[in-house]
Amino acid sequence: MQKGLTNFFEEYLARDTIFAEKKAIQSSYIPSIISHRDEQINQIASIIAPSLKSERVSNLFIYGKPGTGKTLSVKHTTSKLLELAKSKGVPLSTIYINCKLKKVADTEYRLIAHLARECGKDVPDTGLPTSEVYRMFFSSIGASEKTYLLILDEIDVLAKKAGDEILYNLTRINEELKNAQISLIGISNDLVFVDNLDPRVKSSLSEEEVVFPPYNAPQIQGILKERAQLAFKPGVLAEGVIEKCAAYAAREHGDARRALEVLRVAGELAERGNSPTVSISHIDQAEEKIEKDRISHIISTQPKQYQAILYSVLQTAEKKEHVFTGEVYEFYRALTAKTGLRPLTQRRVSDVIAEFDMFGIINAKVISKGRYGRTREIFLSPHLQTENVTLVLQKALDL
DNA sequence: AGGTATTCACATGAAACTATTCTCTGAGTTAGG
DNA sequence: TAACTCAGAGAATAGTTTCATGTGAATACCTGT
Repeated sequence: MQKGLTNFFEEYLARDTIFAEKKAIQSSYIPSIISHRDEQINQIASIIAPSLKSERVSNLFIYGKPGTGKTLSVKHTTSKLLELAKSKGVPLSTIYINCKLKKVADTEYRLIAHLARECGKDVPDTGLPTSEVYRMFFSSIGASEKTYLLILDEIDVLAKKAGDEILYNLTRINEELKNAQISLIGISNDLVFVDNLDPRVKSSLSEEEVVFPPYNAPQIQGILKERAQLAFKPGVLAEGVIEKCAAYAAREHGDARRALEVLRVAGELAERGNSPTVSISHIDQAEEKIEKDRISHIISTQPKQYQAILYSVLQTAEKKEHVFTGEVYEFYRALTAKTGLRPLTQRRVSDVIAEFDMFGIINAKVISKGRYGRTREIFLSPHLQTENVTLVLQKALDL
């Protein structure tokens, strides 16, 4: 057995890999040229260029669907700008913050605290009043005569969670500062996000706008080819693989990131299966694997209450194809009585079910049954392998 | 028959509450001078 | 007397509960024919 293991590892080492430069298709990879985004990059560049002369830069709002290269383009443009500023001695800083990251910048306090830390202040995670953190931030930034470009990625998440007051405060920061200047670059996946914004915030935040349209199939093919050329050894990709991958992404509203992920996973699958080439069937498998992994990851990391609720959904929906919230809740109450779990209210359970729907683990839609009320009609997702998940849940809930 | 009113069974929203984690402050305590 | 300790007051936050209000269409109930 152990001998076999050693052999396995040795073989693994000796094995010829199909990857040449694997990191070229990993999501963290930043390509040196960004295809099909010249127009947008030029727009961004011309908008932020005045910062090189220490002039005020208009606030910029960028939006487009996921995987359309927004973040990449902004990072690319600003890093070039920063390089130049450095060499010319222009006092310019960019601060990039992803507002979606939990525990980093998803509330007003944390966002400002993060900014203050970027400016060299030591701010605790909690305990201080928010106004105090603002003060610290101002005091550290206000001293120098510097221009800051503040890039807020996924700004819609922040606004949804913490309200648009923060954004209003941010747009007004300049009025409080004597020397320094701050300009905002907001990036959002949500296309209607701006419309639901407070008009005051809206007008000052989106002084300039840049739209990133989805990639079309040929463009995605182009991108995939470029990356694949770097990532894989020549001749590894079978005929039609790129096309298939691009077609998949086009279906997913032109999400290049997804396409690259599928290609990477397909490559990993091929390699693990000892196949010298990546074939079309690997793509299919990769798609499926990604979805499955996503679901099982979500399920296993959920808290107990969520698991209990999901278990209730599975159990009640098992034979019937669809169930209503009330039935799930009834089962759930019985379950909590049996397991000693503190039962949540129906209100809460309703929200949890809605969340599962968001995750795509189940399909729930609100229907009206006329005289018989209004409720959610819950279907199981076709991706969900009921038996497997049930087992996992049973174990987690020790039933 | 056609039209209006009810009604159900939750959905959805907002506010308030709970528990936890953390800072800051000032009173009390301690140890050394 | 300076340094230290420690409890209490305030904050931020996540996860809920409580209270209030909303809602879409199948039925019940009319109304005039």
